[in-house]
Amino acid sequence: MARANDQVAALLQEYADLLLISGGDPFRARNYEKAAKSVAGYGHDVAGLGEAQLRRIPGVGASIAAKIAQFQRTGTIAELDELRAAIPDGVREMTTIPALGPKRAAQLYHELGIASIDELAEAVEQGRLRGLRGFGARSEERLRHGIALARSLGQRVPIHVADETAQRVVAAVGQAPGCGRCEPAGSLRRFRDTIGDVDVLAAAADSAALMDALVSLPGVTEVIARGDAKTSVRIGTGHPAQGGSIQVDLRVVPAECWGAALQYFTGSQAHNVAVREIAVRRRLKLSEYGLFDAETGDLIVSRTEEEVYARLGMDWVPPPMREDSGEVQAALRHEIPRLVQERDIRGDLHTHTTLSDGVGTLEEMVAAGRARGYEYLAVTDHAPNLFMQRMTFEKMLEQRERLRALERRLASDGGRPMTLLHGTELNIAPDGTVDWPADILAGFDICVASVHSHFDQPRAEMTRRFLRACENPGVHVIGHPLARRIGSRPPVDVDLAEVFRACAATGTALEINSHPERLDLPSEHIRAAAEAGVRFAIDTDSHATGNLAFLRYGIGTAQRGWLTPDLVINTWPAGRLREFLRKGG
DNA sequence: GCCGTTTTCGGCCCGACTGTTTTCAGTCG
Repeated sequence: MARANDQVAALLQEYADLLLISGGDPFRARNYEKAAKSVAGYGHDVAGLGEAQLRRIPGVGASIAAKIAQFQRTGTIAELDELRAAIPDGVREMTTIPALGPKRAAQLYHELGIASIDELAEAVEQGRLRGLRGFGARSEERLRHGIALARSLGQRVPIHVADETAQRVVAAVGQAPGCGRCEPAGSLRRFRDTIGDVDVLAAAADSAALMDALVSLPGVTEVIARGDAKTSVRIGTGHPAQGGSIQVDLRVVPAECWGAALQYFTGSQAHNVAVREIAVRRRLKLSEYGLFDAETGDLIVSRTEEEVYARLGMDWVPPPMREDSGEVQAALRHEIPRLVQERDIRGDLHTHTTLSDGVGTLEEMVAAGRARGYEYLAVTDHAPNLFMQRMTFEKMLEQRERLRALERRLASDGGRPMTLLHGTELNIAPDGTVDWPADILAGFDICVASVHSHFDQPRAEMTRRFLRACENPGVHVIGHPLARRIGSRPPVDVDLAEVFRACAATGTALEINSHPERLDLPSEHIRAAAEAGVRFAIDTDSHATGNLAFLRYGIGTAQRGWLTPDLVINTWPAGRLREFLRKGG
């Protein structure tokens, strides 16, 4: 079952969509949309919150709070049901077709009775759209194409897939004649866990060569729009299983606009709206071309993001925080926290070797960690109860000896010494117990414990399972806490507030797993966990030497959760870390 | 429907691109 916040957010979004299709006030609809996003990203579970508490959520006022409360009491919202009765769900589904929005979907429904994507496809083939006001031959072709696209894919892709595509685009466009800077922006720069389309910003006086470089890139299957300032294409990702293709938007601006354009193109849209409203209140106007005096039109600043924010009286806002979830107010009060950075990390506390399911040997993984400049590295191969790994007590002990010997060699080979921690990744059984008894666990430097099976336990059982693992003095870190696989496995259903309390009380850290298909604990829960007093480990769960570089995605996720370095145990020196790992014992 | 270092009422971000348009509406981000 989806968490209550997601259910409520989906209903509010649906209400906003139906308002627009029914021709309602667009500002009202925008508010419901904003409230939906706000609820989805809210760190606390809305289930059981009263109306007064609900109204503390940004964008939720008396009316929306009452609707959420009504949903909690009755499982439905009367006004939403009325709109549902007036507009078939298929009409709303039609608006997922690119270039078909609420107005034209409503027109198709009212004038031709078309109420689903299938009916629309049929009508297009029968030529029934011809003669309809506003629909010409090109519209018909776009719809035909858009329907195929909506049916086949249109999915968001994991961040590393989008990242690879962005790097290809940046490499090609950056080499085009006349190109100055060229960088990814959009949700990629904000480190969202999935990416809908890739946004790339470039600086040049003349954009033609840059646009040419994009449209002629290998893998481009379609040019969606082409102009002097902006070009959009669809391009293959090289990952057929993960969406197959993705839209790329290239925006080209004069170099002197770089800061304003980067601010605009990074988003999020909600953040931009909030920042631009601040500009309006100060008799200014903010666009991708700069910050202007609203009266005279005179340019004030545009060269750097820092200047733009500063002129609005704000701290510069790190891109991962730009979701209109309180960062605008924090920036106005000059209270933007110093977020954890990749360079703060002193070591990885969750890695695998060929002893279990890794593809790098112990020596290779340690060498790769040393090459990254780590002060310490934990090797945490799987424990026996994940049976396919064929781990045994003897193999584990033998690895420990090899690891200690390797650590001694590192201390004497003239290179940087590195502390090696012998660990394991335990399996949290359905009853909350783990693979080994206390005396064996005590022999490890660090134990990560994770859920690897029985993902669909009922919430109460799942919560007890986590609490028992936290209370185990031999367990130091809960690995990939929600056990989700982005795009394939939903998060487990667990009372996170209870888990956060238990982690804080027992000195058990929660992992922020950096693998791009996990990113777990997800960013939307991190702030609430931090407020509850939880400590974190930002790890990669590396199964190969190259995976250690996934750390940047975990860092981005932590930054989305406003995390500061003092709450992250693997930013600490080895001595302080060892103190934490004693877990009060 | 929400919200307030000019407002408790009257606003609500801003611009690019497309298609079907004789001047603009719709869609998108």
